[in-house]
Amino acid sequence: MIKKIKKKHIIDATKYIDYIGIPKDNIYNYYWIKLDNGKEYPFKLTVREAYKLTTNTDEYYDFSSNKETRKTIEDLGFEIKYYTEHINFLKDYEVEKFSDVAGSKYRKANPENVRYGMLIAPTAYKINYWAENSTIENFVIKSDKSWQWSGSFKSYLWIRIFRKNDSKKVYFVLGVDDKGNLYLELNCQRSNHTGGKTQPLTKERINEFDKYLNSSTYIKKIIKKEHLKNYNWHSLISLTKDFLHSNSTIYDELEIISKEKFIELNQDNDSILTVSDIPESTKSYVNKERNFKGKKIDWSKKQLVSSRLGLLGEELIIEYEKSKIKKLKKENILNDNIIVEKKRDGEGYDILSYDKNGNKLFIEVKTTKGKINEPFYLSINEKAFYEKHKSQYIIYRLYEFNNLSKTSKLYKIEGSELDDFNFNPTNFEISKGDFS
DNA sequence: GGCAACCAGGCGCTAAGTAT
DNA sequence: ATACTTAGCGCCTGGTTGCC
Repeated sequence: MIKKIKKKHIIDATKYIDYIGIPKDNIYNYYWIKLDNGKEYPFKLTVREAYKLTTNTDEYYDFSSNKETRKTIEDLGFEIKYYTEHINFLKDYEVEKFSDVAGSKYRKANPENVRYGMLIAPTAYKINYWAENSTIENFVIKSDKSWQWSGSFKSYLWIRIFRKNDSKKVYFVLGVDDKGNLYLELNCQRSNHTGGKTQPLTKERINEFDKYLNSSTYIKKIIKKEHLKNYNWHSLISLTKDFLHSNSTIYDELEIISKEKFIELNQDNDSILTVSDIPESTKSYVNKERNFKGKKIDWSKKQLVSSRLGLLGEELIIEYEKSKIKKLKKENILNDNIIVEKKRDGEGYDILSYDKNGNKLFIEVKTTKGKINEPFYLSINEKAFYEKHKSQYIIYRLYEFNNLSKTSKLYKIEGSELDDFNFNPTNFEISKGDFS
Protein backbone atom coordinates (compact mmCIF):
# COMPACT_ATOMS: atom_id res chain seq x y z
CA MET A 1 0.00 0.00 0.00
CA ILE A 2 2.64 2.48 1.11
CA LYS A 3 4.67 1.63 -1.96
CA LYS A 4 2.06 3.35 -4.08
CA ILE A 5 3.11 6.68 -2.66
CA LYS A 6 5.41 8.68 -4.90
CA LYS A 7 7.61 11.65 -4.07
CA LYS A 8 5.14 14.02 -5.67
CA HIS A 9 2.35 12.75 -3.44
CA ILE A 10 4.37 13.58 -0.33
CA ILE A 11 5.22 17.05 -1.64
CA ASP A 12 1.59 17.71 -2.47
CA ALA A 13 0.53 16.41 0.94
CA THR A 14 2.91 18.87 2.67
CA LYS A 15 1.49 21.69 0.59
CA TYR A 16 -1.96 20.65 1.71
CA ILE A 17 -0.79 20.58 5.36
CA ASP A 18 0.75 24.01 4.86
CA TYR A 19 -2.71 25.12 3.92
CA ILE A 20 -4.83 23.43 6.61
CA GLY A 21 -2.29 23.42 9.40
CA ILE A 22 -1.22 20.61 11.75
CA PRO A 23 -4.12 19.23 13.82
CA LYS A 24 -3.73 19.20 17.60
CA ASP A 25 -3.36 15.43 17.76
CA ASN A 26 -0.33 15.55 15.50
CA ILE A 27 1.63 18.29 17.24
CA TYR A 28 3.23 15.84 19.67
CA ASN A 29 4.96 13.45 17.30
CA TYR A 30 8.22 11.54 17.40
CA TYR A 31 8.84 11.29 13.66
CA TRP A 32 8.82 14.17 11.23
CA ILE A 33 9.45 14.41 7.51
CA LYS A 34 11.91 17.18 6.70
CA LEU A 35 11.88 18.86 3.30
CA ASP A 36 14.84 20.53 1.62
CA ASN A 37 13.40 23.95 2.51
CA GLY A 38 13.73 23.06 6.20
CA LYS A 39 10.03 22.63 6.89
CA GLU A 40 8.94 19.65 8.96
CA TYR A 41 5.72 17.66 8.89
CA PRO A 42 4.37 14.89 11.14
CA PHE A 43 5.26 11.57 9.55
CA LYS A 44 1.99 9.69 9.89
CA LEU A 45 -0.21 12.61 9.01
CA THR A 46 1.79 13.37 5.89
CA VAL A 47 1.81 9.78 4.69
CA ARG A 48 -1.95 9.49 5.26
CA GLU A 49 -2.60 12.64 3.26
CA ALA A 50 -0.23 11.42 0.53
CA TYR A 51 -2.09 8.12 0.43
CA LYS A 52 -5.37 9.94 -0.14
CA LEU A 53 -3.77 11.56 -3.16
CA THR A 54 -2.76 8.19 -4.60
CA THR A 55 -6.29 6.85 -4.36
CA ASN A 56 -8.03 10.11 -5.10
CA THR A 57 -10.42 9.35 -2.22
CA ASP A 58 -10.77 10.34 1.42
CA GLU A 59 -9.93 6.80 2.48
CA TYR A 60 -8.25 6.69 5.90
CA TYR A 61 -4.98 4.81 5.64
CA ASP A 62 -4.37 2.98 8.88
CA PHE A 63 -0.74 2.02 9.19
CA SER A 64 1.93 2.08 11.84
CA SER A 65 5.07 4.12 11.81
CA ASN A 66 7.86 1.56 11.93
CA LYS A 67 11.34 1.12 10.51
CA GLU A 68 9.99 -0.31 7.30
CA THR A 69 7.43 2.39 6.53
CA ARG A 70 9.86 5.13 7.45
CA LYS A 71 12.51 3.57 5.22
CA THR A 72 10.04 3.55 2.33
CA ILE A 73 9.49 7.29 2.64
CA GLU A 74 13.20 7.93 3.20
CA ASP A 75 13.95 6.11 -0.02
CA LEU A 76 11.80 8.62 -1.87
CA GLY A 77 14.43 11.19 -0.94
CA PHE A 78 13.16 12.66 2.31
CA GLU A 79 14.93 13.15 5.59
CA ILE A 80 13.14 11.61 8.57
CA LYS A 81 13.72 13.43 11.85
CA TYR A 82 13.28 11.84 15.25
CA TYR A 83 12.61 14.00 18.31
CA THR A 84 13.02 12.42 21.71
CA GLU A 85 10.94 15.30 23.09
CA HIS A 86 8.29 14.16 20.56
CA ILE A 87 7.71 17.76 19.60
CA ASN A 88 9.87 19.42 17.00
CA PHE A 89 11.56 22.70 17.72
CA LEU A 90 9.97 26.06 16.97
CA LYS A 91 10.58 27.05 13.38
CA ASP A 92 11.09 30.54 12.02
CA TYR A 93 8.26 30.03 9.53
CA GLU A 94 5.93 29.21 12.41
CA VAL A 95 6.62 32.37 14.43
CA GLU A 96 6.49 34.32 11.19
CA LYS A 97 3.06 32.88 10.47
CA PHE A 98 1.95 34.00 13.89
CA SER A 99 3.30 37.53 13.41
CA ASP A 100 1.25 37.77 10.19
CA VAL A 101 -2.03 37.66 12.12
CA ALA A 102 -1.04 38.72 15.65
CA GLY A 103 -3.51 41.25 17.00
CA SER A 104 -5.84 41.12 14.03
CA LYS A 105 -9.53 40.33 14.23
CA TYR A 106 -10.72 36.75 14.56
CA ARG A 107 -14.17 35.80 13.36
CA LYS A 108 -15.27 32.21 13.67
CA ALA A 109 -17.61 32.74 10.74
CA ASN A 110 -14.64 33.55 8.52
CA PRO A 111 -13.14 30.24 7.31
CA GLU A 112 -9.86 31.96 6.51
CA ASN A 113 -9.57 33.08 10.16
CA VAL A 114 -10.32 29.55 11.35
CA ARG A 115 -7.69 28.16 8.99
CA TYR A 116 -5.10 30.59 10.30
CA GLY A 117 -6.05 29.51 13.82
CA MET A 118 -5.06 25.95 12.88
CA LEU A 119 -1.80 27.19 11.43
CA ILE A 120 -0.66 28.99 14.56
CA ALA A 121 -2.00 26.55 17.16
CA PRO A 122 1.20 24.43 17.10
CA THR A 123 3.22 27.53 17.97
CA ALA A 124 1.06 28.02 21.07
CA TYR A 125 1.64 24.38 22.04
CA LYS A 126 5.37 24.77 21.59
CA ILE A 127 5.50 27.87 23.76
CA ASN A 128 3.81 25.77 26.46
CA TYR A 129 6.32 22.99 25.98
CA TRP A 130 9.12 25.52 26.30
CA ALA A 131 7.69 26.87 29.58
CA GLU A 132 6.83 23.47 31.07
CA ASN A 133 10.43 22.37 30.68
CA SER A 134 12.07 25.59 31.79
CA THR A 135 10.75 25.93 35.33
CA ILE A 136 13.25 26.03 38.15
CA GLU A 137 12.76 24.96 41.76
CA ASN A 138 9.72 26.46 43.49
CA PHE A 139 8.45 28.04 40.30
CA VAL A 140 5.31 26.99 38.46
CA ILE A 141 3.78 27.97 35.15
CA LYS A 142 0.29 28.97 34.16
CA SER A 143 -0.09 27.01 30.98
CA ASP A 144 -2.15 28.54 28.22
CA LYS A 145 -2.54 27.12 24.76
CA SER A 146 -5.04 29.68 23.57
CA TRP A 147 -4.07 31.85 20.64
CA GLN A 148 -7.30 33.79 20.41
CA TRP A 149 -9.09 36.04 22.82
CA SER A 150 -12.09 38.31 22.56
CA GLY A 151 -12.49 38.18 18.85
CA SER A 152 -8.83 38.76 18.02
CA PHE A 153 -5.74 36.71 17.42
CA LYS A 154 -3.64 37.35 20.49
CA SER A 155 -0.91 39.91 20.10
CA TYR A 156 1.44 37.72 22.08
CA LEU A 157 1.60 34.04 22.82
CA TRP A 158 2.98 33.96 26.29
CA ILE A 159 3.21 31.89 29.45
CA ARG A 160 3.59 33.28 32.93
CA ILE A 161 5.98 31.79 35.47
CA PHE A 162 5.76 32.60 39.16
CA ARG A 163 6.79 31.25 42.51
CA LYS A 164 4.33 28.85 44.10
CA ASN A 165 1.92 30.62 46.47
CA ASP A 166 2.92 34.08 45.27
CA SER A 167 0.35 36.72 44.37
CA LYS A 168 0.49 35.81 40.65
CA LYS A 169 0.53 39.51 39.87
CA VAL A 170 4.26 39.58 39.25
CA TYR A 171 5.72 37.00 36.93
CA PHE A 172 8.27 35.97 34.41
CA VAL A 173 6.85 35.85 30.93
CA LEU A 174 8.14 33.83 28.02
CA GLY A 175 6.64 33.69 24.60
CA VAL A 176 6.57 35.08 21.10
CA ASP A 177 5.68 38.68 20.31
CA ASP A 178 3.79 40.18 17.38
CA LYS A 179 7.04 40.51 15.41
CA GLY A 180 7.67 36.79 15.72
CA ASN A 181 10.58 37.21 18.12
CA LEU A 182 10.92 35.05 21.22
CA TYR A 183 11.21 36.94 24.46
CA LEU A 184 11.83 36.42 28.15
CA GLU A 185 10.91 39.14 30.58
CA LEU A 186 9.61 40.17 33.97
CA ASN A 187 6.17 41.69 33.97
CA CYS A 188 3.16 42.34 36.17
CA GLN A 189 -0.62 42.43 36.02
CA ARG A 190 -1.24 45.77 34.35
CA SER A 191 -4.88 45.47 33.35
CA ASN A 192 -7.79 43.11 33.43
CA HIS A 193 -10.48 42.08 31.06
CA THR A 194 -13.86 43.80 31.12
CA GLY A 195 -15.91 42.01 33.72
CA GLY A 196 -12.87 40.13 34.93
CA LYS A 197 -12.59 39.56 38.63
CA THR A 198 -8.83 39.58 38.88
CA GLN A 199 -7.68 42.99 39.99
CA PRO A 200 -4.65 44.47 38.26
CA LEU A 201 -2.00 46.24 40.30
CA THR A 202 -2.78 49.86 41.02
CA LYS A 203 -1.12 52.48 38.82
CA GLU A 204 1.07 53.46 41.71
CA ARG A 205 2.28 49.88 42.20
CA ILE A 206 2.92 49.52 38.47
CA ASN A 207 5.00 52.72 38.57
CA GLU A 208 7.00 51.32 41.47
CA PHE A 209 7.42 48.07 39.56
CA ASP A 210 8.74 49.85 36.46
CA LYS A 211 10.95 52.15 38.49
CA TYR A 212 12.62 49.27 40.25
CA LEU A 213 13.03 47.24 37.09
CA ASN A 214 14.57 50.16 35.19
CA SER A 215 17.06 50.81 37.96
CA SER A 216 18.06 47.15 38.26
CA THR A 217 20.52 45.05 36.30
CA TYR A 218 17.67 43.25 34.59
CA ILE A 219 17.70 43.05 30.80
CA LYS A 220 14.83 41.65 28.78
CA LYS A 221 15.99 38.74 26.62
CA ILE A 222 14.95 38.71 23.00
CA ILE A 223 15.71 36.04 20.41
CA LYS A 224 15.11 37.42 16.98
CA LYS A 225 13.31 35.09 14.61
CA GLU A 226 16.27 35.17 12.24
CA HIS A 227 18.42 33.63 14.98
CA LEU A 228 15.94 30.95 15.96
CA LYS A 229 17.65 28.39 13.73
CA ASN A 230 20.73 28.57 15.98
CA TYR A 231 18.76 27.10 18.88
CA ASN A 232 17.21 23.80 19.82
CA TRP A 233 15.02 22.77 22.75
CA HIS A 234 18.02 22.02 24.91
CA SER A 235 19.79 25.34 24.40
CA LEU A 236 16.60 27.39 24.62
CA ILE A 237 15.51 25.70 27.84
CA SER A 238 18.90 26.01 29.53
CA LEU A 239 19.08 29.67 28.49
CA THR A 240 15.65 30.17 30.02
CA LYS A 241 16.60 28.47 33.27
CA ASP A 242 19.67 30.67 33.50
CA PHE A 243 17.50 33.71 32.96
CA LEU A 244 15.10 32.68 35.72
CA HIS A 245 17.94 31.89 38.11
CA SER A 246 19.82 35.12 37.56
CA ASN A 247 16.71 37.29 37.87
CA SER A 248 14.96 35.45 40.70
CA THR A 249 16.25 37.92 43.32
CA ILE A 250 14.79 40.78 41.31
CA TYR A 251 11.57 38.83 40.92
CA ASP A 252 11.33 38.41 44.70
CA GLU A 253 11.88 42.12 45.26
CA LEU A 254 9.22 42.94 42.67
CA GLU A 255 6.78 40.60 44.37
CA ILE A 256 7.24 42.62 47.56
CA ILE A 257 6.99 45.93 45.69
CA SER A 258 3.73 44.81 44.10
CA LYS A 259 2.08 44.65 47.50
CA GLU A 260 0.29 47.82 48.44
CA LYS A 261 1.67 47.64 51.92
CA PHE A 262 4.60 45.56 52.95
CA ILE A 263 3.39 44.98 56.46
CA GLU A 264 -0.01 45.12 58.08
CA LEU A 265 0.53 45.52 61.78
CA ASN A 266 -2.06 44.06 64.09
CA GLN A 267 -2.35 44.44 67.83
CA ASP A 268 0.27 41.81 68.34
CA ASN A 269 3.31 43.81 67.24
CA ASP A 270 5.59 41.65 69.32
CA SER A 271 5.41 38.77 66.90
CA ILE A 272 6.81 40.99 64.13
CA LEU A 273 9.31 43.06 66.05
CA THR A 274 11.33 41.65 68.90
CA VAL A 275 13.04 44.30 70.97
CA SER A 276 16.30 43.57 72.75
CA ASP A 277 18.96 45.52 74.66
CA ILE A 278 21.91 47.23 73.05
CA PRO A 279 24.66 44.61 72.65
CA GLU A 280 27.81 44.83 74.79
CA SER A 281 29.95 44.90 71.68
CA THR A 282 29.75 44.52 67.93
CA LYS A 283 32.15 43.42 65.24
CA SER A 284 34.26 45.91 63.36
CA TYR A 285 35.68 45.49 59.90
CA VAL A 286 37.81 48.62 59.96
CA ASN A 287 40.81 47.47 61.94
CA LYS A 288 40.98 43.89 60.76
CA GLU A 289 43.99 42.53 58.94
CA ARG A 290 43.61 42.99 55.18
CA ASN A 291 44.79 40.43 52.67
CA PHE A 292 43.80 42.28 49.44
CA LYS A 293 42.86 38.99 47.85
CA GLY A 294 39.91 40.50 46.05
CA LYS A 295 36.69 38.92 44.92
CA LYS A 296 34.10 39.68 42.29
CA ILE A 297 31.17 41.65 43.68
CA ASP A 298 28.30 42.93 41.61
CA TRP A 299 28.11 46.31 43.32
CA SER A 300 25.09 47.59 41.46
CA LYS A 301 23.15 44.50 42.47
CA LYS A 302 24.42 44.63 46.04
CA GLN A 303 23.46 48.27 46.35
CA LEU A 304 20.05 47.60 44.86
CA VAL A 305 19.34 44.82 47.33
CA SER A 306 20.56 46.78 50.33
CA SER A 307 18.74 49.97 49.40
CA ARG A 308 15.58 47.90 49.03
CA LEU A 309 16.24 46.34 52.41
CA GLY A 310 16.60 49.81 53.89
CA LEU A 311 13.23 50.87 52.51
CA LEU A 312 11.56 47.75 53.87
CA GLY A 313 13.02 48.38 57.31
CA GLU A 314 11.79 51.95 57.21
CA GLU A 315 8.34 50.83 56.16
CA LEU A 316 8.21 48.40 59.04
CA ILE A 317 9.13 51.11 61.52
CA ILE A 318 6.65 53.57 60.02
CA GLU A 319 3.89 51.06 60.65
CA TYR A 320 5.25 50.41 64.11
CA GLU A 321 5.26 54.13 64.97
CA LYS A 322 1.87 54.71 63.39
CA SER A 323 0.28 52.03 65.53
CA LYS A 324 2.01 53.46 68.61
CA ILE A 325 0.70 56.98 67.86
CA LYS A 326 -2.77 55.62 67.11
CA LYS A 327 -2.88 54.00 70.52
CA LEU A 328 -1.77 57.24 72.22
CA LYS A 329 -4.44 59.17 70.31
CA LYS A 330 -7.10 56.73 71.43
CA GLU A 331 -6.12 57.29 75.04
CA ASN A 332 -6.34 61.03 74.40
CA ILE A 333 -2.68 61.43 75.28
CA LEU A 334 -1.79 62.78 71.86
CA ASN A 335 -3.44 65.41 69.69
CA ASP A 336 -5.31 64.06 66.64
CA ASN A 337 -3.41 66.14 64.06
CA ILE A 338 -0.07 64.51 64.84
CA ILE A 339 1.18 62.27 62.02
CA VAL A 340 4.18 60.07 61.35
CA GLU A 341 6.20 61.32 58.38
CA LYS A 342 8.70 59.66 56.12
CA LYS A 343 11.57 62.05 55.41
CA ARG A 344 13.44 62.39 52.16
CA ASP A 345 17.09 61.54 51.57
CA GLY A 346 19.46 64.12 52.93
CA GLU A 347 17.28 65.37 55.75
CA GLY A 348 19.52 63.62 58.25
CA TYR A 349 16.97 61.10 59.50
CA ASP A 350 14.34 58.73 58.10
CA ILE A 351 11.12 59.13 60.04
CA LEU A 352 9.54 61.91 62.05
CA SER A 353 7.45 60.63 64.96
CA TYR A 354 6.49 61.71 68.47
CA ASP A 355 6.90 60.53 72.03
CA LYS A 356 4.06 60.31 74.54
CA ASN A 357 4.54 63.94 75.53
CA GLY A 358 4.11 65.11 71.96
CA ASN A 359 7.81 65.88 71.52
CA LYS A 360 9.33 65.31 68.09
CA LEU A 361 11.38 62.14 67.61
CA PHE A 362 13.94 61.93 64.82
CA ILE A 363 14.18 58.29 63.88
CA GLU A 364 16.99 56.75 61.87
CA VAL A 365 16.43 53.14 60.76
CA LYS A 366 19.40 50.86 60.16
CA THR A 367 18.49 47.50 58.71
CA THR A 368 20.60 44.40 58.07
CA LYS A 369 19.89 40.75 57.63
CA GLY A 370 22.92 40.02 59.80
CA LYS A 371 23.25 39.25 63.49
CA ILE A 372 23.03 41.63 66.42
CA ASN A 373 26.79 42.14 66.52
CA GLU A 374 26.96 43.44 62.96
CA PRO A 375 28.18 47.07 62.77
CA PHE A 376 26.18 49.61 60.82
CA TYR A 377 27.02 52.72 58.84
CA LEU A 378 26.15 56.35 59.42
CA SER A 379 26.70 59.06 56.84
CA ILE A 380 28.45 62.35 57.59
CA ASN A 381 25.11 64.07 57.17
CA GLU A 382 23.36 61.74 59.60
CA LYS A 383 26.17 62.11 62.14
CA ALA A 384 25.99 65.91 61.93
CA PHE A 385 22.23 65.77 62.44
CA TYR A 386 22.70 63.55 65.48
CA GLU A 387 25.21 65.96 67.03
CA LYS A 388 22.66 68.76 66.70
CA HIS A 389 19.55 66.91 67.93
CA LYS A 390 20.93 64.37 70.40
CA SER A 391 18.04 64.56 72.85
CA GLN A 392 15.39 63.78 70.26
CA TYR A 393 17.43 61.37 68.14
CA ILE A 394 16.79 57.64 68.12
CA ILE A 395 18.23 54.82 66.06
CA TYR A 396 16.14 51.71 65.41
CA ARG A 397 18.76 49.07 64.74
CA LEU A 398 16.93 46.27 62.88
CA TYR A 399 18.86 43.02 62.63
CA GLU A 400 18.07 39.48 61.46
CA PHE A 401 15.59 41.16 59.16
CA ASN A 402 13.62 38.56 57.24
CA ASN A 403 11.76 39.85 54.21
CA LEU A 404 9.95 36.57 53.60
CA SER A 405 8.45 36.07 57.06
CA LYS A 406 8.36 39.87 57.40
CA THR A 407 9.81 39.86 60.89
CA SER A 408 12.78 41.52 62.48
CA LYS A 409 14.59 41.95 65.73
CA LEU A 410 15.78 45.32 66.91
CA TYR A 411 17.44 47.35 69.57
CA LYS A 412 17.05 51.06 70.12
CA ILE A 413 19.84 53.55 70.63
CA GLU A 414 18.28 56.59 72.24
CA GLY A 415 19.89 60.03 72.36
CA SER A 416 23.46 60.17 73.63
CA GLU A 417 23.64 56.39 74.03
CA LEU A 418 25.18 56.51 70.57
CA ASP A 419 28.23 58.19 72.11
CA ASP A 420 29.14 54.83 73.69
CA PHE A 421 29.80 53.45 70.21
CA ASN A 422 32.99 53.80 68.19
CA PHE A 423 32.86 55.98 65.11
CA ASN A 424 35.30 54.36 62.71
CA PRO A 425 35.96 56.08 59.39
CA THR A 426 35.34 53.85 56.39
CA ASN A 427 35.64 56.32 53.52
CA PHE A 428 37.77 59.34 52.83
CA GLU A 429 37.27 62.33 50.63
CA ILE A 430 40.59 62.94 48.91
CA SER A 431 41.15 66.53 47.95
CA LYS A 432 43.95 69.09 47.78
CA GLY A 433 44.17 72.69 48.89
CA ASP A 434 43.18 74.57 52.04
CA PHE A 435 39.54 74.22 52.94
CA SER A 436 39.72 75.20 56.61
C1' DG B 1 -8.56 63.90 25.78
C1' DG B 2 -9.73 60.39 29.04
C1' DC B 3 -12.44 56.77 30.39
C1' DA B 4 -15.71 52.95 30.22
C1' DA B 5 -18.21 49.71 27.59
C1' DC B 6 -18.24 46.60 23.97
C1' DC B 7 -16.81 43.17 20.75
C1' DA B 8 -16.75 37.48 20.03
C1' DG B 9 -15.57 33.20 21.53
C1' DG B 10 -10.43 29.28 22.24
C1' DC B 11 -8.85 27.06 25.88
C1' DG B 12 -7.30 25.70 30.69
C1' DC B 13 -8.72 25.44 35.15
C1' DT B 14 -11.82 24.47 38.86
C1' DA B 15 -15.85 23.41 41.11
C1' DA B 16 -19.99 21.14 40.79
C1' DG B 17 -22.46 17.44 39.06
C1' DT B 18 -22.97 12.64 37.57
C1' DA B 19 -21.68 7.86 37.02
C1' DT B 20 -19.34 3.77 38.70
C1' DA C 1 -15.24 6.74 47.84
C1' DT C 2 -13.46 7.56 43.52
C1' DA C 3 -13.43 8.57 38.45
C1' DC C 4 -15.11 10.96 34.89
C1' DT C 5 -17.88 14.78 32.74
C1' DT C 6 -19.54 19.27 32.37
C1' DA C 7 -20.52 24.22 33.17
C1' DG C 8 -18.75 28.39 33.69
C1' DC C 9 -15.23 31.67 34.68
C1' DG C 10 -11.51 34.35 33.27
C1' DC C 11 -7.51 35.75 30.40
C1' DC C 12 -0.62 41.64 29.20
C1' DT C 13 -6.59 42.47 24.36
C1' DG C 14 -6.67 46.39 21.47
C1' DG C 15 -9.48 48.70 18.42
C1' DT C 16 -13.53 51.24 18.41
C1' DT C 17 -17.42 53.81 19.93
C1' DG C 18 -19.80 56.82 22.78
C1' DC C 19 -20.05 59.62 26.73
C1' DC C 20 -18.41 63.35 29.72
